[in-house]
Amino acid sequence: MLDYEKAISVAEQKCADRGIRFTRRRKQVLAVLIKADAALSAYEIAELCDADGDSKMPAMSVYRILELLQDGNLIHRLELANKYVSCSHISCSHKHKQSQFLICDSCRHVEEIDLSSEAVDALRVAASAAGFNSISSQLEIKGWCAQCQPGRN
Amino acid sequence: MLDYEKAISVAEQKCADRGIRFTRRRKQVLAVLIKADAALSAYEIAELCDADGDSKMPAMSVYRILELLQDGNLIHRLELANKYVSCSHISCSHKHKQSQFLICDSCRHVEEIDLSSEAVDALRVAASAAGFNSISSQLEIKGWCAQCQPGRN
DNA sequence: AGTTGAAACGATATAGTGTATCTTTTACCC
DNA sequence: GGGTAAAAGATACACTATATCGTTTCAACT
Repeated sequence: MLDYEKAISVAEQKCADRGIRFTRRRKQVLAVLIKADAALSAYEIAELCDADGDSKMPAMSVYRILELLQDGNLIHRLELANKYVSCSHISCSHKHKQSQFLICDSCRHVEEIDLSSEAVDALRVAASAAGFNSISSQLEIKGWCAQCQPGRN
Repeated sequence: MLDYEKAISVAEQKCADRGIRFTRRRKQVLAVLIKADAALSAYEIAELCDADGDSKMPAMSVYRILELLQDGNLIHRLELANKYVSCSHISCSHKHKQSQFLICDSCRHVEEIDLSSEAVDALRVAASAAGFNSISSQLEIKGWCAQCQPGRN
C-alpha cells in the first residue's frame, strides 16, 4: 500500500503544476482509491465516499474526477475490468512510461507490474507484423492470482 | 475474410457434435459476424440481423447465441472493446489454443494474431513474479493500425 | 398422427457503466 | 464586494449486459 500522506501531497503538487485545484471532492476520490488498495468501480468509489464523508458523492462527479486524475497520471483506468486503481508509483521519484496490469479473473485483484523490455518488444514485433505500428503503453492481462485457482478461460 | 460456406458447415458440424441445433437464429448471428469481417457489438449484430432478415432479432437472443457460439469456439468476445468477432480459424484444420488480438484504438479494427511462444512465456514469467500462476489464453492488446495514427495513450 | 418434454426463443424488467448537457456553487483575483 | 472561470450538482439518457418467466418449436416416442 502507498504512503497515503506522501501520495496526497504529490497529488496536490501535481494539480498546482497543472493550474487546477485539488478540491475536497478530488481528494476524497483519490483517498478512497489509495486506501482501498484495490481496483474499484466508479460506483463503488462513490459509495465509499458517501460512507466516508458527510455529503453524497454523485456518480457524475466521480467520473469527472477520475478522468482528471487519470490525466494527471495519478490513477489508472482498467478497461478489462471497468475499474480504477491508484497508480502504484504516485510517490516514486522515477519516471514510468509503461503501465502493465495483471487482473485476477476470479477475485479481481490487480497487480501493477513492470514488464521486461524484451517482452514488450516481442509484442511490438508481433503487432508490427500484423500491421499495427504502435501498441498501447498500458497492457492489461487477465489471469488468476495465487489465491485463486485457474478456471476455464 | 473467411470462406463463408465452409465456416457455416463447420459450425453446423460443431453444433451437431454438441447435440444442439444450428437454428436459423444462430446461423443469422454467425453469418452477420463472418460477413462483417469486423468486431461488432451485440446490438450492432441485432441491427444487422434485422436488416438482413424478415423478423426482428431481439438483443436478448443475440447475447444468448453469442455465448453459445463462444462456447463452441466459433467466435471470440473482446472484453477490451465490448465487441464480438468470428474466430479467424473456424475453417482451419489446425488446433489453436491461444487467441491474441490487436484492437485499433481509433478505428476499432481487430486483428487476430499468433504471438510467439517466447513472447507469451515472457508474459508468464512476469506474471509469475507478481504472484499470478496462470494468465488468460486470450490476450487483448490495444494499439493503432496502419491506417490510424497513434494518438495519446 | 398425436403426445410430450426439452431446447430454443420471445418479451419484459432491471442492473451496471458511462456520457451529454445545463444549472448552480465555489474560489480566486481585481 | 463583484466579476469570472473552474468546479460541482442535477437530470436525462445511451449502451452493455443479465435475470426471469412465458411461449414456441422440434424431435423422439408411443
